[in-house]
Amino acid sequence: MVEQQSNLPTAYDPKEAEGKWYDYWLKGGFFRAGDQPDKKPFTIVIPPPNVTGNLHIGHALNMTLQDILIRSKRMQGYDALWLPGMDHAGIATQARVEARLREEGVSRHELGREKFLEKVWDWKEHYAGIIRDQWRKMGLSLDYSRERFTMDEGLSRAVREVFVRLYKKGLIYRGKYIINWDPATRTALSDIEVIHKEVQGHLYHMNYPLKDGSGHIRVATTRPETMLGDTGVAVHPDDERYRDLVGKTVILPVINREIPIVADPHVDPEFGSGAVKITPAHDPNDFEIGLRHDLPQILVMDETGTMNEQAGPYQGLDRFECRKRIVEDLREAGVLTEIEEHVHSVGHSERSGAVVEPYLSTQWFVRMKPLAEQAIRDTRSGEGVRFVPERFEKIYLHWIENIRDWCISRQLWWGHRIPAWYCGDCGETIVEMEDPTRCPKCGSEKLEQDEDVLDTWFSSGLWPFSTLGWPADTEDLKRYYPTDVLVTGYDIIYFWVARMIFTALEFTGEKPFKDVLITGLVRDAEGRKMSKSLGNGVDPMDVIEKYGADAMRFMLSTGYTPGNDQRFRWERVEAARNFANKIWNASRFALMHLQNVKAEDLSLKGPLSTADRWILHRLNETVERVSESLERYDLGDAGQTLYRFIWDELCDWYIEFAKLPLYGDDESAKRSTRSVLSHVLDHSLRLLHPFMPFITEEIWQHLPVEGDSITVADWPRKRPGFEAPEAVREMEILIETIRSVRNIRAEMDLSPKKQVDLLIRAEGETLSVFRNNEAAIRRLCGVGRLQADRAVSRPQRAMTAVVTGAEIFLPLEGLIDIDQTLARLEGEKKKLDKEVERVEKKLANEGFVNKAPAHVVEEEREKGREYREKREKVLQRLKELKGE
RNA sequence: GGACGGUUAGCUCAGUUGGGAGAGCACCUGCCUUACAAGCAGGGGGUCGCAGGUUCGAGCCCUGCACCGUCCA
Repeated sequence: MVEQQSNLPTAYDPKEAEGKWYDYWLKGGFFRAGDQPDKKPFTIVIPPPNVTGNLHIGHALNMTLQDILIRSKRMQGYDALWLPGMDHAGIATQARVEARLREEGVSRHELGREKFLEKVWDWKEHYAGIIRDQWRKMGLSLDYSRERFTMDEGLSRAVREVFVRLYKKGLIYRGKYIINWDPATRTALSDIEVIHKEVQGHLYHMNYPLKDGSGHIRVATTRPETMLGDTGVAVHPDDERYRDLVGKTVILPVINREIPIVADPHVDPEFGSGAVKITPAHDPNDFEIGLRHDLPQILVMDETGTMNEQAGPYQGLDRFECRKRIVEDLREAGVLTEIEEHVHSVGHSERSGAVVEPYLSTQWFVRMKPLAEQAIRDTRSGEGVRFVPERFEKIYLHWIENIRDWCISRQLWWGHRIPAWYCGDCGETIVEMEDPTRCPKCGSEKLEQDEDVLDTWFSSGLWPFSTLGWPADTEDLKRYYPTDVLVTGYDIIYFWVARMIFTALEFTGEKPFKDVLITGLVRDAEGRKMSKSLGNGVDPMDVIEKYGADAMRFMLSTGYTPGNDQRFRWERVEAARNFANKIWNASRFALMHLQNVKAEDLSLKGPLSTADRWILHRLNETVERVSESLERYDLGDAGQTLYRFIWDELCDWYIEFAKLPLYGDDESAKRSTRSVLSHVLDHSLRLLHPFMPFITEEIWQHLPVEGDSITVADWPRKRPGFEAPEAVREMEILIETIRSVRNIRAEMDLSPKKQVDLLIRAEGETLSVFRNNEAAIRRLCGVGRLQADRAVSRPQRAMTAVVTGAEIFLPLEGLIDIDQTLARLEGEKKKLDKEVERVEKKLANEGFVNKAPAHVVEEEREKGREYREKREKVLQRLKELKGE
């Protein structure tokens, strides 16, 4: 036997392989869609990451899943387009750049709008480069020729088009309402950008004196500082207690404002005293009540959360400082009578974390109800976007059924500037596709554009079609829209998914995607959310650096169940790295035996061994299962199926069986084994490629196969010719036998080097299985002499075991341990007794026999036969051993 | 308060129309066997949260409860 030295190193080096293939793929244009118009398109648009900074492990999960889907579709013959891009992320990016400027001692206001935006663009370019580099390191098959940015010219045109059309349709309006104000970033927020947290606070009870001196009325509040803006007190119209007070006047303490007591059905008589103070400029409910009763609206804070001139003596104080002071003062004055512990929900800014202030302000809004109607109808009739897993559809539906208007203006500079102009002379508002130069109403040229920008999600909401060229009727839009699947986290179903669906239905008349695959969070090993403040985040680049991109991808995707959170554990990355190494070494073995072998030297036509037919059959089943799992987005199952097939079956059994012919002299057997090995490895690599693109390409390039790259190799198909259920049964017998012998050897503490003899008693077809695989059995359990026959006589002193259809004996003269053997057989007997009992009980049950499907009953009968037969043999052995 | 998810081996998690409980890691034993010690071979380990119900049969379906978590108000 000539020992061939492989030129591949013994351990897989991800850095080596991952360094070279990405450029090769890009140069080859394998990721560019649209080259073959006859193919069916399959499209995914990336959820655009924010250009605020680096990608985190959640991005890595999300991107890996998309890459697996798109790569498998590409191999399956689709014209696969995965369109990359990034989001300008208004608040987040602006905040980051402002923070940087602060370090330099400059504010954005000192810099001015134009200069500041230049800085942000610089920042964007910088981080876009970093993100692209991270995509490359992860091996993502993105079509960079179609990369987009939410503030591109094309996408900005789409934003303008949508704004103008919605405005003309009356679905966008400007008005003065209570909005959520973030005093830290000094901008309005939409409802969903506010996170409600339960906070231990206080309920302050105050007595407001009646003007006529006849007493007072008691009100309660959690925000006493807002009393400075009170313009009324409200009670429920049916509340007996206050019937006589309605219409009277109260003197607001501290500032001595005279305010009326009004009756409004919105007041909850059960809460507190049943009388509530009304602050129309600082509370959404009070705002509504205020409108109904024509109460003045008085803002008592400025946009930083500092008390303003309306706050009288408290002017200039921060809102929380003001609260402390006012509580003290009111207590001294005897107005504040009681402070109660009170847990209540307080809104915080999703971005800055600051306590959000309900704030009266003029903003732009989208009327959502009319936009949501079609989406609601679609979902109810089953025509809507399909959520995977389904349960998220309910969450989505509940939200769109209860949707409220969307505040879209932001007091920022970074973003799409609102395309509205105001006439300085007549006050006309102008919203048109082209920038106006004069007022269409009065002809004035004193026009000023709105200072504000749009909520970032306004532009992201157009992403699936704006990236493909909309509103222009482009070839890409026609070909790739609607897209096939969106992969995103459950945390942005409202923010993003729902809005994309609305706008798509409104402007393209179609769903933007057929399916939405929902991912969970990647948590830390303890199950905590990863966060900057905890410092428990995992940088995907660190993972790649330590274990390679393939290992990270495999770990993330096989640990994945749609919609569920998963924990990041380094041990799992290590396991994935070990798997890569396993494949690497199996391939080294294969390549050793395929040196100087060309594709035409291989053939699966020749006579095949049991192991050959078995592994081809199992490959068939693996192809089927992996394909099906991918089809239903069960990527975790697909990955695990491959793991088990490659490691347990290909490596542990097939390769071990294959060594015999490969190291032997039979040229024909060698050739067929090589062919099978090459075929199975080739096709395993193809199935695995979407998960582990780098290592599979690296190995595939060494195999005697046709094609430029595994990225565009054909996806394996199930082949009827490979079906060999009889080979599966044969292998089961062989494996069981080999395991039994190994088990005896291990129990007897036999050195692996020590060769023993093996006798097998079997008959009929089972006997032929042993006869046909004698050499393999000998090799795999360290057997010297093997005798398989119908009439094997039991040696005097032997270890014995019973397998399906056969009895095996290991004559171990001098080594035999009767007690151990007895114990083993007794154990075996116990197990079989239990099984037999279970089966018989089942079969004795008339209900089962009559009602269970026939094949289930038959299977059960067959099991019973096998167990009884086996038990018979075990009992026989026991009798013989005891009889000695 | 409403809705949803989770509870399966020591740990982290799979378990696809209900039909003999699985994986990885960890653990124990023996091996540097000519692809791989990032490995090989063998082994131990679970009242499937609790209580009922449906069914011939329940980890899986139904009801209730407990604990953990998420979303919404």
